[in-house]
Amino acid sequence: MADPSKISNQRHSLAHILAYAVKDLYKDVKFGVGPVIEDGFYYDFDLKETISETDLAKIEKRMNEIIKQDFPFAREDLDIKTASGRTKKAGQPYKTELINDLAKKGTTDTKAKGGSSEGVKNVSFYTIGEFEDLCRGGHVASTGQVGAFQLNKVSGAYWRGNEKNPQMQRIYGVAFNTKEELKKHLELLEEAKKRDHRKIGQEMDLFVFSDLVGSGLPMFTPKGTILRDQLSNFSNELRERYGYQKVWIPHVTKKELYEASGHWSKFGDELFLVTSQETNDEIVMKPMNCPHHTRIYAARPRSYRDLPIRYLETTTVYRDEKSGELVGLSRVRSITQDDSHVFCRDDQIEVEINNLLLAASDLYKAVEMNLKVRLSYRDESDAYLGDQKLWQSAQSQLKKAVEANKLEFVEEEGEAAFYGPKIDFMATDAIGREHQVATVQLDFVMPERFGLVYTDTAGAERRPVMIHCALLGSVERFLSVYIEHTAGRFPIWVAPEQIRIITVNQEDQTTEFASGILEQARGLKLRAEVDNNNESVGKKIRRAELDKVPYTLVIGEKEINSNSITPRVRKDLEVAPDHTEMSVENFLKTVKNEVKSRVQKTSL
RNA sequence: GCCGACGUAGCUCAGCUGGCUAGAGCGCCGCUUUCGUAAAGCGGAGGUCGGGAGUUCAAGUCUCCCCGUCGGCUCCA
Repeated sequence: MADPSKISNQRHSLAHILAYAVKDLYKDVKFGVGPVIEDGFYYDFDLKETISETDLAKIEKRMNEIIKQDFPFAREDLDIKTASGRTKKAGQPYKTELINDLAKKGTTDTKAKGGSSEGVKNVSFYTIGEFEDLCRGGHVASTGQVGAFQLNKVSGAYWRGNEKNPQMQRIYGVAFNTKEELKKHLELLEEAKKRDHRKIGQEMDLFVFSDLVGSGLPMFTPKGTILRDQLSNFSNELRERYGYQKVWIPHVTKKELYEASGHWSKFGDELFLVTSQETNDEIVMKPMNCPHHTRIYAARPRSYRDLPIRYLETTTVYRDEKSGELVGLSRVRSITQDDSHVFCRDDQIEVEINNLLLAASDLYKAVEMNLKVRLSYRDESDAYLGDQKLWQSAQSQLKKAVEANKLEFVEEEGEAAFYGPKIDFMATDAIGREHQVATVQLDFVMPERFGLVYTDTAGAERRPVMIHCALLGSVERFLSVYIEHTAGRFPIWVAPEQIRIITVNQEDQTTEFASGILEQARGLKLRAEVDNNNESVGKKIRRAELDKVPYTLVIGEKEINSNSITPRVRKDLEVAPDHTEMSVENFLKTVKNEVKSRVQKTSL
């Protein structure tokens, strides 16, 4: 087994070698930091010339020369004063700043909490060949021992992650102990590229963008809309089992709604403002749905007998993300949430959470993704609103429900929202990547802000608790994950086109037989198409394969005479390679059942 | 928003250092063919080279502005 710290030492050493190479190749380099990251390392540089991706080969070449010379990593310990004198003299202001921070706070972490840690008295430097760098250590013995690496991208990055600081040039590399591991990693990236939802979305005609509509505002084609509907209908169906009711709200509101909820200042410039030409109202596009939903709750008096009240709505919210952050369907400005809000009593939390966990488990089982959850609790600080006791009780109810559902979970203190504890769901996709999807959040604050009440058994006014939940999270984000998870090979119930009927020739009886099947299929609400193009059968089969249609029926003389078909089944759906001849009626009935029960494999 | 790369037909892309009527494959349309489980043959249409301004005898190619896309901007000696 590989020593886990070895790879980290290798990556860290590579960061030094990268810096050494850059120092050799460019003038006046000011060095930032060069840490180890997942799968590799990076180093930040401040230099006059711009490095672009085409320069990486040159830098790599220099790095390999340094590696070949097998310089030992030599450590030297200096007191703070000597150290900062040395970096100052060397013209390295960033390093000097780091040393000063170490002297004061004992850490360079800009986000480090509290001021309790003491400053350090000594720091260390590491030297390889002609290159010396401030460094805590964690290196291989010499540059020859760094394993396999590849520089893979450059980017701008602000000094210490703060956009007020100068922007530096960051060079990233991936690194592994052996060439084989590196190759495997690069292959995984290759596979991820093939599955990229933007590519598949284009190839399979699922969604489009338009310069005229704007960035981050996807539009869905008929096929893509089927995906949306199948998934969000399923999500809704799972909650309707537990008494959730659909509601509907407009997509705009007066800004007063968010002044009341407290979101006005919080959302800031992410809000889309709308000008009314008829009134003086200041209108905004909704960035969330809960405030609207509280208005429905508050529209009439509620009794303890009415609770829980459960609202459900798949609806789009609008958030003006920073333009550089938009990515395909995973980061958009029109976000459709499969949102729900429960208004309940304190003692009903556990049951409600339990129902949502059951719904989430069912959903992710159907899409074949493994679920993990993270329970986010409050810590001892006073950054949280709401009654302490209520928090304690709610947190233990969350945990009980998670345990009862046998979900794999982690607990994290201090990660809760200021208004309540929450459960985040992580789903693992087919190539092992984790994605944050669903979320369940308790909210003690919004009922307070909006003065929501119900009348209890004694006739007194009581405050309900709100539970926010989205099972898919956002339909767009979920689709981006799901398209990559399936690589576009959707299960039968989701597939935009379920059955492709291919004609062998264009003779009347063939065409009629094919359209007869089409009619029957559509009568059963199955999504079928006929390919009656004047092309070879081979070509039409090929097209059906590329379109990833689950079932293909080839119709010719044989089928017409025997009044039966032998379905061609998409490879990933079949359990056995042999498919038997059957009547059209039987075939369609079976498919109908498979759709209804949302199977993952076919019995055909 | 910032740094970098990029934007040529519906799609994927070629077009070197500015120089004839801007190309290819797939797709689309037409004709021939009537075909049995991953690509039949022939022909045709389709582009104000993302938009605007400028430099030049000449701009897809160079400069500037705008729009859009992509990789990053969280990983802390």
